[in-house]
Amino acid sequence: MTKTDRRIIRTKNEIKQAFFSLLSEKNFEAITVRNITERANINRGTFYLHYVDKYNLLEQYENEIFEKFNAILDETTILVIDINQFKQERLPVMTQILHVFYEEADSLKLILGPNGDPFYYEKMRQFFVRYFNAYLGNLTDKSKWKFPIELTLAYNSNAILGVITYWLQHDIQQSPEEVATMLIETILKGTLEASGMRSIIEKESELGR
Amino acid sequence: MTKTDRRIIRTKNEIKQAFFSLLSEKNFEAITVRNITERANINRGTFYLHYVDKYNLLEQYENEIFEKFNAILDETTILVIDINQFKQERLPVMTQILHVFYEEADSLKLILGPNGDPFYYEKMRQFFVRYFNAYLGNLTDKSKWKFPIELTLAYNSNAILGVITYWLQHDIQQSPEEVATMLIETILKGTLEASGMRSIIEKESELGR
DNA sequence: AGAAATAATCAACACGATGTACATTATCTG
DNA sequence: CAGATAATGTACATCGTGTTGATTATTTCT
Repeated sequence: MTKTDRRIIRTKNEIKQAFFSLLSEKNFEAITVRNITERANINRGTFYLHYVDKYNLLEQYENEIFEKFNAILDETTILVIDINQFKQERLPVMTQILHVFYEEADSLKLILGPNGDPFYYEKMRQFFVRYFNAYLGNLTDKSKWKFPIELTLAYNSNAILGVITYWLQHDIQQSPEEVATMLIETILKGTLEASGMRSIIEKESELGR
Repeated sequence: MTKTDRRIIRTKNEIKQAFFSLLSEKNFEAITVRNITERANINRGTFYLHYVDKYNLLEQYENEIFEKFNAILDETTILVIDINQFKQERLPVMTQILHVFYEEADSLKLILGPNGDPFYYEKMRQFFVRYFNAYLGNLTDKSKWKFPIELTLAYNSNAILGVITYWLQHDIQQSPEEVATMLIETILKGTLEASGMRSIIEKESELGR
């Protein structure tokens, strides 16, 4: 209804193009409204017809994307009550999440990168804390943990988001499914066992002495 | 020799104080040279007598601190050739590293936080990649890994730095030794086993059916 | 203690970005 | 085609930057 005018659609597209093109070259804070409008070939005043400032511009894209992630968790019922179901229950959700990252790769690799928005990184990290915490709550009594649960959540959420960000930014040739598998396996078993190295290393150690 | 003049020392101290005080309140990019000099009660021109701009100011502190970390790895000889030595060899180094973080907590919690410098976060992450990679190289043939080694490095470096940043920022009541232990154990065994939950969960699962 | 060195201050400047306003032109919708 | 509205162009006050040159204050060294 309200957003049918073609001029608006065109202008907003030009701005988006110009903005992400600039974000791939320099820091968000170093980008000026002037920069954006010059590259988009529109009048500077026009920018302010659509956005309050450059922060508002970024925010709109961020929220748009974040909705997609929340939708996944909202739809997901937590069924895990057994450690053996852990993987089969969790892998599909992680795969779904990875697919959204893949779809939005062009924007997300920039927003989550060092030239992007650190607060969005933190927001996404909290998303994984939520994802992780929900399962753990069903599995066991948190008070029995050897280490503070907060640190474990920080450990895993940063690991997951770190891998995903790296994957996006370096165009690693792995499908969303493969990355999801790697993450779930490593969370569950730890780096050495998940990668299949533990047994190999142990064999080498035995031979060595 | 060159830096004995008391006026310089005093001025630089005032600037440092004011700067980190501001960094605890708002984003680095939002901080202006004006802000800093007003809070430090010095003339704005004086700032430019000592620093090129605010980036140069931050850079000086960053390099100062980073030297300390590099010194640790440079002094460390890698002796690990056996998986069983893994923990006893690595824990002391990690503990040393954690102590530096602890000493510089006031600055680092801000620089590594969302209001700080994302590039420094990345630089510190690379430091942990170096730390991690060095050991792995001695342990095994990387080509046999089930997942791309890059992703494993991203996983672990982000996990480690994420936990440390969280620890600093939330004033968690754990000593450097305790955090170092948590990190090494989790890297080695994975979250569930390291926290002592695997056996408990498995017992619960058996009872449940 | 006094002279020379130099750090800090003050005022001024050009430059560039911001956000707003208003009159005008161009384009779209029904 | 006519009315609505998006986009343009121009102007303006405000603020931060980085630099300059003259002046004052403090420190160092003999």
